[in-house]
Amino acid sequence: MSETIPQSIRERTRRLAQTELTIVAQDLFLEHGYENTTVDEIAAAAGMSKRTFFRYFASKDDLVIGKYDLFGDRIAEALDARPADEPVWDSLRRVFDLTLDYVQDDHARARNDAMERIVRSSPQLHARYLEKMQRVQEILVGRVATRMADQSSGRNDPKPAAVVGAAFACMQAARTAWLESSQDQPFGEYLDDAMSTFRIN
Amino acid sequence: MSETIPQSIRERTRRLAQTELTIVAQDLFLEHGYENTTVDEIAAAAGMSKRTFFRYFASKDDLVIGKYDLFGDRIAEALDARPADEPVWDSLRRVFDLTLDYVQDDHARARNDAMERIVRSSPQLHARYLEKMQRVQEILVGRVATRMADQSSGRNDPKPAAVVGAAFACMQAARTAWLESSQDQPFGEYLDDAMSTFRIN
DNA sequence: CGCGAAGTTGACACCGAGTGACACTACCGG
DNA sequence: CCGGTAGTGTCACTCGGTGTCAACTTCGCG
Repeated sequence: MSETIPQSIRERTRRLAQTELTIVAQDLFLEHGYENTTVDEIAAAAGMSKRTFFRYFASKDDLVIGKYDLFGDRIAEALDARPADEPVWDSLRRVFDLTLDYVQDDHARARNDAMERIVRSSPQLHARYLEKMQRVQEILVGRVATRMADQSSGRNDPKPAAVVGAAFACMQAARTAWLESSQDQPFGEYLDDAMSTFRIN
Repeated sequence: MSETIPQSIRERTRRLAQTELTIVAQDLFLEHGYENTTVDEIAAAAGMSKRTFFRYFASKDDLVIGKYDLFGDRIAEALDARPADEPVWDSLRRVFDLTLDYVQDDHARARNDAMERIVRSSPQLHARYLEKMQRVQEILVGRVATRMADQSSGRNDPKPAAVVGAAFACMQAARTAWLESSQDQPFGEYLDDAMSTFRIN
């Protein structure tokens, strides 16, 4: 144990390098597009070699969508915090509020939106994004299943996964509609609009 | 115009080579896994060079999930064939019956299921699959929007995309549950189970 | 202070998925 | 027989990603 504090300098400089890379990469992506920007260029712009880039990010995709890894745990935690007697659909709606407060100041928000558009612009990237969201959903399915235990049909019931998947589909739809709008109305209203389409049996 | 019949020998031999490649590739995938099988190996097993392989399939992924390109058009056609006054949710449920009759004989069905498991086994491949499904959904959204025109809230309404997305989420959930089951119950029942969870507002 | 352990980095070689260019072959109609 | 056209293999190349190793920095400890 030669560590002074568990989360110390090493880890902090690492995060710093990662955010630095993310920033220069975002600029390059916005200028030339995701697929027309090579890892070599990103690394060079950040003053490091390609090899070192891959020591900070497992892949080029990861630089953009790696942050969604945290999303899974945060959303699971948020769901656990909801009252157990609340209808699942309402709980999920509340839990999605997390996608909002993640971005605070306008500058970061604009950057975030730009990144989100980049994700949607590249099929490759969008594919990985959808897969990550699928993983996030898997984390929630077990929890939702226990909440819906009153009406289950056998061991492997498709209902919990269907509910979680439908909720995420609503979030995606609302997100898309909001991004394509002039953003004068808050995202929450789009989400309410989408999710209120359904009533759970 | 030196063609005898528009869809003649050329096109048929092409299809033949594609199915041949698909078959040998499936065998290799089942034996070594998707990611541990190189395109060179597939091409060699089919008696051609890597370069020629890429003249038949745009990518390695395409060999496995390329068939879902047709799915979009077929499903759109099926939706158009449903009566206009039928509730959208019911129409979508009926339309998903297409996923069944696609496989007829047991041998082809077993092969198909194996492929589907391979898709789910590789994150890469699963990601592309999800993205293709997203594209399929996009095709349907417009149609569903016109059917739901009675209750729309503005120009870019998230509701149609939410409905289509939710329906696909139900299909995915049912598919997963069914694949993990002993398959003694028909897939249709799983699908009914999943989709009956929701009632449209 | 000096020494050794551990972490960081770049250089290099390598793999696999794709792509572009070019030459070769086969088949087809005139 | 000749010319066009499609299919194919080869080669060289790009780009994402990995393993290895040697050089360097940092840090703790005596």
